[in-house]
Amino acid sequence: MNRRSGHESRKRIVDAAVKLFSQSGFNGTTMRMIAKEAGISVGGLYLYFKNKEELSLYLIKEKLNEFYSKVLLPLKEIPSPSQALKEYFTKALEFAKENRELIIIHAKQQGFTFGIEIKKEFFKKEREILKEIITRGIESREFKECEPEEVAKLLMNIIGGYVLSVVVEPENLFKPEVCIDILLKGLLKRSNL
Amino acid sequence: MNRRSGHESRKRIVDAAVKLFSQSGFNGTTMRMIAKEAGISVGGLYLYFKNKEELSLYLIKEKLNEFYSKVLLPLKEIPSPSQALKEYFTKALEFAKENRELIIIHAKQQGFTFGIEIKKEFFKKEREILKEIITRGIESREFKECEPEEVAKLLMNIIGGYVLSVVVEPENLFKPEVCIDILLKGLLKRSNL
Amino acid sequence: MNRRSGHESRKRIVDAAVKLFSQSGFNGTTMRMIAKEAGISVGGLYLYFKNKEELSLYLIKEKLNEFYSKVLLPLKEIPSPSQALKEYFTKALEFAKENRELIIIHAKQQGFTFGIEIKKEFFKKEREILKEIITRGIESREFKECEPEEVAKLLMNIIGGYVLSVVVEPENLFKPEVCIDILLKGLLKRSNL
Amino acid sequence: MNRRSGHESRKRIVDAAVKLFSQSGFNGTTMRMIAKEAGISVGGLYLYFKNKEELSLYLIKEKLNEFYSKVLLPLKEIPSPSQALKEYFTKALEFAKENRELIIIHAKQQGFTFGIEIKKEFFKKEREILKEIITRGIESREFKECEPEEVAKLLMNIIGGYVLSVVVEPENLFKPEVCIDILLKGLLKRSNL
DNA sequence: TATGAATGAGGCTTCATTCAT
DNA sequence: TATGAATGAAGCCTCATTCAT
Repeated sequence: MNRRSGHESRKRIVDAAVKLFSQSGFNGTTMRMIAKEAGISVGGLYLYFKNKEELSLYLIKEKLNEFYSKVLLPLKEIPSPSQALKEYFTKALEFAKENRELIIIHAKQQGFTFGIEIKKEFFKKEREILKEIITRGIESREFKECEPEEVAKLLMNIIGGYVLSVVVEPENLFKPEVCIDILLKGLLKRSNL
Repeated sequence: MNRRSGHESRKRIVDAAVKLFSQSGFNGTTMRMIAKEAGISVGGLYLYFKNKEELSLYLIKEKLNEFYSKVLLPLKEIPSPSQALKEYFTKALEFAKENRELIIIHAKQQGFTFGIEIKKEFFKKEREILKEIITRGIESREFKECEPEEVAKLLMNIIGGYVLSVVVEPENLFKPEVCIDILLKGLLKRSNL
Repeated sequence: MNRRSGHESRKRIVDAAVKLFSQSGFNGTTMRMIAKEAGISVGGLYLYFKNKEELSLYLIKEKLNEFYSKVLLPLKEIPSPSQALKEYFTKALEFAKENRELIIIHAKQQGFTFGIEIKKEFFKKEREILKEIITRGIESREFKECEPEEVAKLLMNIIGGYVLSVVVEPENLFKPEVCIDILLKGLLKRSNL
Repeated sequence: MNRRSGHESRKRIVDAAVKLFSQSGFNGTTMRMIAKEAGISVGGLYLYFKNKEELSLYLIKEKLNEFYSKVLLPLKEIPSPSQALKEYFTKALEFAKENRELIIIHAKQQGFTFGIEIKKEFFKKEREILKEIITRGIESREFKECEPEEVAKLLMNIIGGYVLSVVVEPENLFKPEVCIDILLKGLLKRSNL
């Protein structure tokens, strides 16, 4: 019998699951496969995760939280709205690129639809943060008059598009600078050009 | 025994499959469910489609072709580049909204990744068409200097983001006009503003 | 609609069935395959044969009858017992070699066990004929004293072995002359050597 | 849940399979039937055998090996060629009679044709052993001049015929002594008679 | 005599989960 | 905390046979 700390075992399972889910999708990955990859018995899996679904959900939640604390939260500290948006794009796209495996898991898990409640909540917070930045930009006359809510949505959709391309067609990934440039030059007031 | 024309039966199957796949995903839909919904026997399904995968692939191909002939091809007839882009966005986003069910099928079928060969080919053609429009715009000095390839990618990613939102969070869908406005005001040369 | 004489259609079906059954066995051959090979509709098959089993049975009966009339019956006309046995072996083995396809059908159809009633009846007749030849040989002092029944069985078993080899391992087929030679030299009285 | 040793379970499956396959043939036996007879769950079957075919193949291989070590190998230890042949027939026919069930499995499994590669290899070894015995017999002048290869084939075909009768018509089984007698009296040189 | 779409029972196989050890 | 044999429901697919035309 293999003796390991609980923490160690848990990590092994998570790593194995990330690898396999992203390779073969949720349905294409069996619990036996995960157990084998993690070097743990099938039964052992169930000591750490109630079932397969819960394991998958855990992976998703974990990544969402990381994104929130690494990308979104720091945005609040940036005084310049345009600077904040640049930062948002740079960081978010980079994050997507670096976490390809996990994004694929999101994708293959019911087409990004798994854990939808959690995700919606998350998106709402993201939207709020962006809205606030844009509103600040309008107030400071950096940005032209526009509907902050709509623009926030657009920005998030662009990130979404990027995420989708990461999964489906990496060759179609655009350069962040190009995106930011086009977006900003349109958002900035004529007098600022 | 129920006598129907082959065409009729095929259509029933396709309709049932669209409905069920979008509701419950590929794995969540059983052949028995499809047969029942289509009012056909299980064996009958296999008279028209070799297997479940082929049926799903058919739905996807069919929609891709429709998009190509309804949205992309007509773009070539529009002389004004900016007008063409407007048209592209309007039509593409509308198409996405109207075909929610089928998009969900794409999504749930291996996270947009099923039938990837066909899709990549399709995206390539789409990118070419957009690139051509942008190049024309640059040449006619309507658009500012930029990398047509990169911009084409960005545009497609935005559509992609919209498509993703259709699946994941319809509340996050942006207004096409806002998008076009921001995009164009940035693309157009300063002197055109 | 294809108009053919009933006889013609029946023959086509039989030929197709022989070919396919010997190639793929009874279970490996579907009615659709037979229909296609025969150039007839699936439904058409059932106009000539009640079901798949009956079709297979027909093939078997037909060949058994042919063997009886071509090989066994003529034996009765041969006055010399040893000559009759030679003839039996020569003809029977030749027949087996020439009808490989059909023998394979017998084999694959429940391991020679299909249509067992008919076959047993047939074997009984064959045994009787052989027994009679041997008895005659003993009476005429050509053959040494022996149990005709047992010897008849042995002879038939040798043919059976040959038949089996036709199916399983054609390289293992023995030369008829060798067989006859060994058998006869043993059966003949010492004084005849 | 029923706890058994792996060995125990495997044996139960094999025994059940032998019984059912010989009763109902390969296609006539379902995995559910085997599971039930073995007192094991359907899924359990697949813990020990990859699939139905593999299970059947196992039974065949196993018996072939047993025959080799119990019947063929000991032949090499017998100095007298005629004694060796007697032994071969006695043992082989006895073996066939005792393993009726398994022979029927061979028969019903594609008409003795399943696992053909393995079988051919086996037959080759058998033929070699017999050929060697006969050659020895010729050299020691016990047997008359003849082609050892052909005679070996004949002998094997006789066993084959017996095997076939075991399956098809047990009433047609000959007495081993009769067979040996006829065969040997012919093989032995006149001077030995 | 001929067609072939339709039927549906039933086979093989997979796999998440359990539980005795 | 760990094991892995065992479970059994459920999925995909096949195919002999029928019957309206």
